[in-house]
Amino acid sequence: MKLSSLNIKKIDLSNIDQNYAGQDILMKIGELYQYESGIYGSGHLWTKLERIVENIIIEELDKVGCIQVDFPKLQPKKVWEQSGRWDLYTKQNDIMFTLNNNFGEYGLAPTAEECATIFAANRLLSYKNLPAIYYQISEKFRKEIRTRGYLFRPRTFVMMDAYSFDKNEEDMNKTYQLMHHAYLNIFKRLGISIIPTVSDNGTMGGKVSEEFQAITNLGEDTVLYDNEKNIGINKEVLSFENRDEYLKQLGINDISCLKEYQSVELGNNFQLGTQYSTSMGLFYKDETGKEKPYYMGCYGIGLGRIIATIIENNVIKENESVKGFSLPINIAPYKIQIVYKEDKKEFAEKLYQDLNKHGISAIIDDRIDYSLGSRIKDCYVLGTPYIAIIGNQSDGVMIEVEETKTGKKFSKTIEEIIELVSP
RNA sequence: CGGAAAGUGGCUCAACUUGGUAGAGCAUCUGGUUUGGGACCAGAGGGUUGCAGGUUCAAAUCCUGUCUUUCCGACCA
Repeated sequence: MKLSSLNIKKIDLSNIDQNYAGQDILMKIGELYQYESGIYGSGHLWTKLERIVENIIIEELDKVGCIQVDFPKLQPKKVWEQSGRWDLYTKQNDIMFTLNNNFGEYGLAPTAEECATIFAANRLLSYKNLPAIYYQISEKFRKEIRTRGYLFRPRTFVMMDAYSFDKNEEDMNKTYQLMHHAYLNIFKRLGISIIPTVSDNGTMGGKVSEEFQAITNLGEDTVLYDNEKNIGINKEVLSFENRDEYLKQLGINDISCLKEYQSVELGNNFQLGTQYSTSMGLFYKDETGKEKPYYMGCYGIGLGRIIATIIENNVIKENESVKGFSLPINIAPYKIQIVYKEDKKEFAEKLYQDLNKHGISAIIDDRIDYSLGSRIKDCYVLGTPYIAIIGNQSDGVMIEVEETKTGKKFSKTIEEIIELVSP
């Protein structure tokens, strides 16, 4: 990509939001735009990141046999009435945006259990069709009472939501475990330290659920983690009435060996049981031709939160002041940014072409009237992991490469650069 | 929804206490000198001070209302 086409704004890093520096940088350079509280437009970098994160999620879910589909964002009222949740979502909890016009009444999808169950029941007619897991990656809409932290808690956001259908509780449990491990693989590939925790309604109604909490110093939640036993709990569990019994169930006898972490919830999985199947009157036929309810699970991952977490966890500072951020090489939309002095333009363009030929996405800073120094500074606000600096010292063979995360510099040939940034 | 703070050119802020022609830095545009860690000189454009009402000869400034944004809390498949 030619940097001139991105039209980023020049910014002053001395006034950056210290709590959410990475996202504030993107706002200030124009790569994120807030229309109103909780409603954002994303620029090129964010959108590219979304596709990359999305692909990792798709690959890992496909590996365990999930099927990607797409459910409507504009959901008819009757669909929600079929499960009896219309009033719950529009009155008691008032979380769903609604539309009412001469076509009828609708809700903007905050989630999709109803649509998924209807979709599934139309084709999973027999026990022979089970199990099945359908997932989608799409925008969700929620009337968050209080938005927070830019893309950490907005009112519209992109989420992966999956819905599983099984014959019985035992199979549902297996599917749940399958998804648990798929999630761990996803977060591992994203380079995010994750703690699976049992969440608050794990004790209620016989339901099982877990949260996937990412360790970050700007989280909304506090988790307690037992390193040895590899068990995590949300700190809110400690305020439960039945906490002792609850902790005992998990095998936690001594709270003092739990370490406390600030975290943000990136994923949330639930065993739903037969709740939706029964309430909506949608069944499959078993071996004897009898109608049986589906045992369901639902699984969510917030993509915006993942991206925000990666960006904020990779903010780089110099002498306590924010310098920018540096994305992990396997996540970065652009692996290396080429900056050059005007009289070395030819060599810089050759490097850019060579990288392109090898399928390596690079940025070339082709803007005119920028000093080499200011061009280098802009690499940090775009999160590019490496900078290729072609200046006075350039001899046309060796290229000075800087790792933005550490500031370390190397001298490399084009071939070595290709190897360095290749996955 | 309870509590708190803030709204002044694109951005960060000043002027408000004590009412009297709305300023600076950055950014943008033009010309010139620059170009290895966010350069310099000269010039230019850009604001009905969130909105509405009130007090006053006169309101960014005082009063009332309202809207918006942010933060804390509550809430959160």
